[in-house]
Amino acid sequence: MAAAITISQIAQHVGEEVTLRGWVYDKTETKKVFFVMFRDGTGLVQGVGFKPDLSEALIAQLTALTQESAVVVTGVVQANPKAEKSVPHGYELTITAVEVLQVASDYPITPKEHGTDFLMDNRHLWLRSKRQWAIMRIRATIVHTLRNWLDDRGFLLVDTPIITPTAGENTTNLFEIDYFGEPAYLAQTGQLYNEANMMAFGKVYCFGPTFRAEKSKTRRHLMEFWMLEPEIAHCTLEELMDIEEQMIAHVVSAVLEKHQPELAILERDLSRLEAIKAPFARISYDEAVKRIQAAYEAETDPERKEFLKIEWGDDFGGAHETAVAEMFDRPVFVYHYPTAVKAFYMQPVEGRPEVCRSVDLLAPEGYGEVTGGSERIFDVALMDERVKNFGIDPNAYSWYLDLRRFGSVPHAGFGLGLERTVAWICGLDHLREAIPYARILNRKYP
RNA sequence: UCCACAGUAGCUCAAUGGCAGAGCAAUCGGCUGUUAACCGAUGGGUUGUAGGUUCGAGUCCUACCUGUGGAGCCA
Repeated sequence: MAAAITISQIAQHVGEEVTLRGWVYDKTETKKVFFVMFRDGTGLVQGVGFKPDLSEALIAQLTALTQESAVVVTGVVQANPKAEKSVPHGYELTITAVEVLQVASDYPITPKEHGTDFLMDNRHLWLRSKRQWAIMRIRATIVHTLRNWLDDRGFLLVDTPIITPTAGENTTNLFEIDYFGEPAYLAQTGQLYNEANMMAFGKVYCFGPTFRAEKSKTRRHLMEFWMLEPEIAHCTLEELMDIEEQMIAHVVSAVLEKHQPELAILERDLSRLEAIKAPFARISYDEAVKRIQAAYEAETDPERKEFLKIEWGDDFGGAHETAVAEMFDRPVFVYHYPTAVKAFYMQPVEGRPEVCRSVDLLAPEGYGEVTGGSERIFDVALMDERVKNFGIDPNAYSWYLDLRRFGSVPHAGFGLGLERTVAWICGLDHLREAIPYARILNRKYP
């Protein structure tokens, strides 16, 4: 019995007989030759069976193979530069034996094109496709790299709850659940708990799913998305931007280093990723509005011009974000947004309370806001006033206000939307491909 | 919630108000170190649902359902 290996290890076994355990990805049969593309989750390799060399039994087994049949295949590894579709490239397998575990019949996803609705209905099978395989592997590396980067710099992972008694940010976007007869809500953010954890551990982060019941139908929204949220004691907005740009530049370079085959499958423009180096540009909201207004004046298409219309004090729409991001070849920070459009806990700018110490990071190529963060209000009197002015029930937030009563310190933090980061780095045109099972408006199957 | 577009074979799509079609997939045969292979044959339909107009509706009208793209909102 030949040694069982994974396709990812195939380069170390040229000339050897090996066994692979996987599935049939595609098959072409001719009079004399079988070409069977095998996948095993770690890669793809073309198996070749030259009929004059094969036993009748093996010919019968190979003939019976269909797309997605489960197989254990044994063969001799060959280096062949023509094997371009194999991942890694340039290897194929001369088949010597096949054990068929299960023959799949009528697999719905064919090598031809399909529509979005059909693919989403078959998401559990679509994940086996090469493109989805590439995305999920890059997503895993992004998560791994982000967490390692924080762990290596003294951040402690402290988990925050998903079932919460109150809103984190916007009360209209909550998923309400029945908690033994009492209303409870799925978390929109871990941030408020993060602040409690920060006061206990100094530098913390949480990473988990968050939920927004937004009736949004755009390529940039999910009902359930994963968010990484660091929170740091004694951190200024400028230091927060330093952290973000270092972390994100590091993640992009890690993906470039580890995932050339996946990026090739996705046909990602590598030059756009190679440009992502710290430092990133930093412009104020005031300047961003001026730049957008200039873009508005210059725009000749009346439809696009309408979307670019903006006045000081407005929050950015998708077109505004894209317009600003297009002015830079790497992500751009926009800081000091109007206090009125941001959350209640953001620290006002000294001497200019109409703007706050907030910062969003806009990704290039129209991918929009990938992080949002701020310095938090740490003065108890100001926080009390804000809570009152925002119509928030102080009893519900009593524990949060405690954080300003007992050893309050200046601090800052941000949230990074994982799927937007994945979509940007992979060059996806919709967030639904950036998460294994997307929860989008009116869809929760499978 | 609003705007636009769409729904026909397993999939992707055609069809001036006048016989329900093609490619792919499936099945069978041929051919070829193939790469979304190629060639031939066969099977495959309650045209999203309900109503209406008409001699006649996939096509026109009304309502509803579902999906896609976008807006608002947001990461």
